[in-house]
Amino acid sequence: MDKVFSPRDIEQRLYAHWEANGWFAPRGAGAPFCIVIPPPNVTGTLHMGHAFQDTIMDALTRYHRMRGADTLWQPGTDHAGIATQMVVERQLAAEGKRRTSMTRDAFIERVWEWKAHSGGTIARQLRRLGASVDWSRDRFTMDPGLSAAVTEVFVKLHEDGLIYRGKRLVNWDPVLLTAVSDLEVLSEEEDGHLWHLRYPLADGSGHVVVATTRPETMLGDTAVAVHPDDDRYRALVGRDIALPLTERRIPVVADTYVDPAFGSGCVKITPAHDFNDYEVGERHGLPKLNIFTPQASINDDAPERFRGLDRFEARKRVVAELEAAGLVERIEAHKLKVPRGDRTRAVIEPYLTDQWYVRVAPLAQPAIEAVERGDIRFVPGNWSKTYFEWMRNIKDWCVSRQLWWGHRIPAWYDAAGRVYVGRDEADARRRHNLAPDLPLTRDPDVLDTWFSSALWPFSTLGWPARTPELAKFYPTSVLVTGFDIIFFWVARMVMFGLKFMDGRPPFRDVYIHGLIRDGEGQKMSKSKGNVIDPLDIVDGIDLESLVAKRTTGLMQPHLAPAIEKTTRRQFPQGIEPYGTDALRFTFAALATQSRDISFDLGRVAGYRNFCNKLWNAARFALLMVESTGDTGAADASDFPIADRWIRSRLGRTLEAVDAAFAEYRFDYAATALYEFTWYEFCDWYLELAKPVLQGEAGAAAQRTARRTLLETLEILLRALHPLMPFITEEIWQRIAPLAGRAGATVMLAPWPARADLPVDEAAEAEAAWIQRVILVLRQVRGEMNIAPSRRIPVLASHGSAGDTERLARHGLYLTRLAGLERIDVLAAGAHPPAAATALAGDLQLHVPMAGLIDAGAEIERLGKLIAKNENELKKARGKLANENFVRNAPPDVVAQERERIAGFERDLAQLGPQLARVRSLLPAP
RNA sequence: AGGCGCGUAGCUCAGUGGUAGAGCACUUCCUUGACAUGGAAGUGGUCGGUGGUUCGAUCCCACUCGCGCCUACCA
Repeated sequence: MDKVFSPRDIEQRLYAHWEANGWFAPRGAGAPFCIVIPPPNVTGTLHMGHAFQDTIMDALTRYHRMRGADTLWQPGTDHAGIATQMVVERQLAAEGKRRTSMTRDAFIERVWEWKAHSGGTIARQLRRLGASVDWSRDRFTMDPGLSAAVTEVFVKLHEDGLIYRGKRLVNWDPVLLTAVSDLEVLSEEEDGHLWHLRYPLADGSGHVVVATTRPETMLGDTAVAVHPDDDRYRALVGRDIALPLTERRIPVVADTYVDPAFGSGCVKITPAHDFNDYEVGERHGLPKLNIFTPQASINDDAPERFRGLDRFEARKRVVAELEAAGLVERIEAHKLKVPRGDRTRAVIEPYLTDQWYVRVAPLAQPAIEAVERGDIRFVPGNWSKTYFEWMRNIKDWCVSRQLWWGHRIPAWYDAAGRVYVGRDEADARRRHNLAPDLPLTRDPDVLDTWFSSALWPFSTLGWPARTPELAKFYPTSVLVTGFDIIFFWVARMVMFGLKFMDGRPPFRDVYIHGLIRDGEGQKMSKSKGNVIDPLDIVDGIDLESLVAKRTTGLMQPHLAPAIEKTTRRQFPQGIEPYGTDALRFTFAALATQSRDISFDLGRVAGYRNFCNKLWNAARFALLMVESTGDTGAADASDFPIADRWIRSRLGRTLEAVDAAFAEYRFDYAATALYEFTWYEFCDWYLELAKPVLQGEAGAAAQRTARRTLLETLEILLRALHPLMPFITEEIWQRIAPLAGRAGATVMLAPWPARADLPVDEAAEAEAAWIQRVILVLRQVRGEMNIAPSRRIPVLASHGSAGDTERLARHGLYLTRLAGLERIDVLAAGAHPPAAATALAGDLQLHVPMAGLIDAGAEIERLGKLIAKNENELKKARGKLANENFVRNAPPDVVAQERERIAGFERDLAQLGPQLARVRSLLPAP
């Protein structure tokens, strides 16, 4: 083995080997365990959030697979209607072409070409992360099977009256020329103006003042509203306004929607261009006058001179004309929330169109109950509140999109505009008894991508066909996802799952993980220029490439210099290659229940070092075995103390890891494994085992030590495998045969059984004594700055019979690990020489000062120790002096406090005289 | 406006009604035959503030300050 672990050499080779052997597929036996991957956008690339999520899913999958479950991690991608169409349209634009100048079929052909060309990126990246998904079952939302599922669901929902078509206000993206859902609109506060306009009464008896942030919409006003109880305007209700710039008269209506305290108390009502005004209009039977084209310029229903103007041009023109007419009372600066499309950033218009809607209230009720009943469990549990909050205020879901790329709505219209829904045109004719020659045209719209995503847990398993996979793996075991798509996706999957799978939810647990942010807590985004490609952490990247990556393809190119500067400051050396295992272990360690996770490259470096530590522990084990060539079995009935101890500790570690996986605490699992590996296995066990392995305790003990070394390392590798698949496999291939474990791969080896490694209290107590003695001696060495290579003599005194016996028994360990020249027991009654003294209970360990220790330093050290003990003693005594404490606290807490006091008193009784002795060595001042 | 969350070591974060923890950073010593991506020792925190409950509060409760997210929004 190389001296340093280099992931680059092994990862891709091992993954290819696993995949070629078909080891990711379900094995057909055992309890089913299934996760469906949240389908990433087929044209996208893997970001840190994906990598985090995939690490968690892979850890769960590998863990349950090793535990013998019949395990399926179902992969796939979604077609991302809007995003993909935009990408391809941009490509066309670069060629000087437009979508609208080609046929729909030709365009869709282009999209498929693009998918074939770049759709594999995500899959390649997933492989690099070690994701053990069953590639043979890879699915895409536009596959024929999944498309059939979409049609089936649409038709059934329509049959049940849960899908309807209606003319409503929708969020309209005037760039994409499609409706988008509420969830795809981001409202952010921006600087704008509030225009206060004078609207004259039709009879010339005065005017009212209305305020607006969008003056151009006044062309579509069909009323002015006041509050019914507002005395100022009561007399105006029912009278007419002469709407400026138009020839129209509009009524004054009374509606409680108006807040009399805001502004003038008069509100212009534009039912076709404002959601609130729409409601007011419905209540008062007002006409809905649409004044915009789909591109949001003024249409032919507005006065002629405004027609064709873009909405923002029209705004200027309207304001100018009103000002000229003296109808602008004032203009004030105003902050307002501007709705923008999450893809285009274009200002979204409420726009009156025909759309398809899912009536969600009847679907939401069972979905709420499923979580209330506990059929579905959110982890952490608090997220159920977010889910309930949204579910209980849910609105109908606009599912039609005016795009070409996506699942086309299975609805046909006759010449009169009557609509017929069916699985295909023939089915539609059959269902509605239409003549074969009746001309029908298909609805041009497609469905929201989330509509197909909502079917994912059962469509990927073969629904509507009743496949064996569906029978076995539905409901799936756990959904792993981020809180940002609880509304978009989780809620909708629950609704559709319950509806179409006989009331059975799509998953048992929903594990919600945090959002990966950069090292400074900022959300990672291309426009901020702070994204990190997870594979750049795996493979490393030089500074120039990183800068180039972050500054090309920006939506706002003017940000490039700032991004470059920050990048150069934060990564002056670029990013080192850390390997997949280190990255994965970092994700696991960061997977706390926190909502935000700041990603710190320093952590990755730390876990890269951890990989190297493990690598070198294995290297040591192999060296030990190779040097003697003897791997034969030893007598397990007589394990020496270090062996018994490490087995016991490993058993406790497995217990902690099992508990951690059961509650989705990957941070606990990572910490338990890290601490065991480094602090117990490497720091203590290997060091204790060294002299034995090197033959200093005889051949039998050597054989036994070798056996424990190989066995515990082999078990540890299995326990680490779900989090660090590559390094564990690479080492396991070499260690397992020596440890007597057969098998082609660690990924199919059984998960280590906790019961094989029972707790050994006696061994742990014995080891604790050894560690304590070594530790206090090292403290003396450390604080006295004694070079590690310097062997020191030690004299022991005041020890119990047990101490003396242990000193004799463990002399080898103590000598090696504390760097001793010799350790002798001082004869009873004899006085130790001038020495620095370490305490281990009653046992005193004297390090003669001659030539080694500076009396002043020892005085300082003792002084600190005494002060610390006195401080704790004082606190503990204070507690016990309080009779309420003694009376009310649990007896074991009181007893523990008494023990602590005894310990402090004992140490102080020893330290005080020792300090006096050392002081007496110094010349009098 | 409503909902949720956060504030613990210089930084990033765990945590518990009973002696405050980790990684990184920092200080000192050490290239000893697994590993300098290493070893040994060490420094560092009135757990945001105030009050309450309790024998005891970093933890539970109330209020408060600061920060963040989500949802709905007044023209």
